[in-house]
Parts: sequence; C-alpha cells; structure tokens
Amino acid sequence: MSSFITFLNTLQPLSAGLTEAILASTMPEKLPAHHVLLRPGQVARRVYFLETGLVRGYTLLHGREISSWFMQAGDFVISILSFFTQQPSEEYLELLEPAVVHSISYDQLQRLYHDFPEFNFIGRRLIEKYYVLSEQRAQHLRSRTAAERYALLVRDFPTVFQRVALHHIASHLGMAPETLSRLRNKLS
Amino acid sequence: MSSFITFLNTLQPLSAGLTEAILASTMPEKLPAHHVLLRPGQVARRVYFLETGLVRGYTLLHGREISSWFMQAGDFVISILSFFTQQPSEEYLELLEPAVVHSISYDQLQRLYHDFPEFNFIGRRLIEKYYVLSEQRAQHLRSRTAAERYALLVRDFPTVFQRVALHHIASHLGMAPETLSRLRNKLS
DNA sequence: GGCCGAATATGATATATGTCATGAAAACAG
DNA sequence: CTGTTTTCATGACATATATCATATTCGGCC
Repeated sequence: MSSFITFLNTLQPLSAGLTEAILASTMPEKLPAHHVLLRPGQVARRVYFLETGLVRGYTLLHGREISSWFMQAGDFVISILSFFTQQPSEEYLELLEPAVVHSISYDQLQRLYHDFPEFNFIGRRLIEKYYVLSEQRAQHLRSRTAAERYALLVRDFPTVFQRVALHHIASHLGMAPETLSRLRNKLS
Repeated sequence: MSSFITFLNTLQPLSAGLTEAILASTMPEKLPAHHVLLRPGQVARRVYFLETGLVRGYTLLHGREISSWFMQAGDFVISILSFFTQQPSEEYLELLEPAVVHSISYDQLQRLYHDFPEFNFIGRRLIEKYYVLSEQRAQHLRSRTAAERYALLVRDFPTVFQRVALHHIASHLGMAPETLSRLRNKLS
C-alpha cells in the first residue's frame, strides 16, 4: 500500500471508497536532486507528499535566495500562497535531495473534498498542522538579533542542520552566511 | 440573524440544523477597548468573530511588545499556536477598540465538526484564508530593509494605517518607532 | 474646552550585522 | 584519483538602524 495512504490513515481511518479514490488520483514518482517542483510565475497545480527526500521553499529577493522553509520525508509540500489562491507563485520549490513523491492536482483534490465530505476533516487537520509550523517560523523571524533567531532554530528545529547547507539556513534566519558562520564559531 | 451566520452563509449555505447548532453555541458580547482576550500562559479556549472592533496580536520580547497582526470587523480571531495545539499561549490578544464579538469554545467547535461533517468544509476554507494572510505577512518580514517592509505593508495592507498607532505598526514591521517616523517623513 | 499623558518627530551617537576580499576545506564530476 | 567548483571560515571596513535625549503634537477624559 502506498506510504502516504498509511500516513493519512493515522489521521483518520479512510473508507474503502476514499482510499480507492485517492489511489486513483495519485502516483509515486522518483525525482532527482535539484529538480524544481514550482517556479515563480507558475500556478501551483499539485500538492506533494514526500515519501523520501528534502525540499526547500525559497524566493529570489534582489538576486538573493531567501529560504522560507525545509520539508522532509512524511511532509506535505505546497506553495501555500499559490496553491490556495491558484494565483502565480513568487516562490521556488526545489529538491535538495533525490525524492520519492506522491502528488495530487488541485482539481482532483477539490473533487475528493466534494465527493467525500469526511476528507475535509483530514484536510483541515493537515492545514492546521502546517499553519502552526508556519506561525512558529514567523514568530522566530520576529526576534531581533541574529543570535536569538539561531538559538530558536536550534531549539525548535534542530534536525534541519543535519542535511541543509549552512548558507541556506543563514538566509532562512535572515542573516548573511558570514554572520551565521561567526555565530556558530563563537558558540562552540 | 446573527451577523456572522450571514457571513458563514456566504462561504457555503448552512443547513437549518447547523445554523441552529451554531446559534446555540455562540452569543454576542460587547467588550470595551483594551480588553484582553488572551494572555501568555492561558490556553486559547475560544475563537472570536469580530462584528465590529479591532484586535491586535502581540508578544512580549525583552519587555517590548511585538505586534504580529491586526484583525478588524468581519475577521475571525484566534491565537493560532495556542488554539490549534491547545497549549499555553505566548501571545496576547487585545482589543484596540471597543468591539462586538461572537465566540465559540474549542470543544463546541469540535462538536460541530463532528456532528456536521460539511462544517469541516467551511472550517477548512477559513483556515486556508488566514493561513494565506499569515504567509503573506511572514514573506513581508523576510525583506531585509525597513523601507522595503514598509512599502510592502502600504501596498498589501494599506487600511491598517487608518486605525492602528504607528508604534504598533513599527513593531509589526520589525523596526523602532523612530525609524518608521523617519521613513514616513522622508517619503512624504 | 482645556489639561495631561501618550504618541510622534527629530537630532546625535553607538552598534550589530552586512559587504567585500581572501584562503582553506569539502563536495563533486569526469 | 585529480582537478574544479562550491561551501565555509576569517578579517577589515561600511552602513542601516537602534538607542538615547528632547521637543512637539495629538487625543482621551474630566
């Protein structure tokens, strides 16, 4: 059985019909590192479930990449702004590692919501989960000093350091890579 | 009929039973300016609909108030982190103006979701809407210069300037009130 | 309507962090 | 392997913005 069906079942047991409809709408896909799932100007048409791999969301600001978030195996990945509004994205979604993903289109998802009202329960719970994570990241950004923002990331999302390059983390923390390098040196 | 029943109906027509259940779970309430809906340490037990008024979400950081957002008539107001996780809040929700609010408890809301599956559709849509707004604010925060963050707020949320004190806006933009004052002076 | 505390404006100075430059180390490709 | 590119580290310097101080204006309230 598909890994993400298993995952959805842990949120709420799926009826046979719903399980079948989900399987019919999705397919696993193996993608190489550096593959780009979405780029500015495109409308986000699909939501991705990561069975394995690592994805980064980022925007270009004055020619610089600003990383907004990192998602790993077991996570759902979308551009929130573009997918929910179905307007052109301003962000990139890029694989940092090779990945196995399952994806479903916006239209197919709306059909599932319509045909299986109980699926709205799952959708709602998942959106709540990622909304909470997003708010937590936003709250971190509001710390004024670089050292504080770094400390909060270490405290709340320590695993990110295991696989993400430091210059990506620096941009995520709103500081220059040099500043992060010096911070880490001083703290060790 | 209650103003927010009217509002919910525009999202999705409500059945008579659901309408009745919602009305039975909520009650309008008139609150004075400066009333605090939630403070750090408390678990957010209720979600509020603002019929009139203005609410600010903020946290204390090193003795300073950092305003996260402002909500006005027609908006739903909660502490995302505390309400969705039912953990103690780290933020304040405070009325900046007298308000008429309708509120419902976490438990009553879960009951509605359970008893009226179609209500999950409305809940999902509402959460999506505020998630999008939250992401937009977070994206603004990632601009590096004070002038840029100010320009984005003017572009995307110009109405906030009509009713919110500038020092609150300054903290929302991650800058000292003096910096905002100078910025505005230079631009006019 | 006039008083008083709060909000905003403006100037002088301090400082965290960005920028630019260079070198070392690590990751990667052929 | 070995060369090449990318990443990270470290130093010197520049600068945006915070901080502190004071003046001015605004707005709520008796």
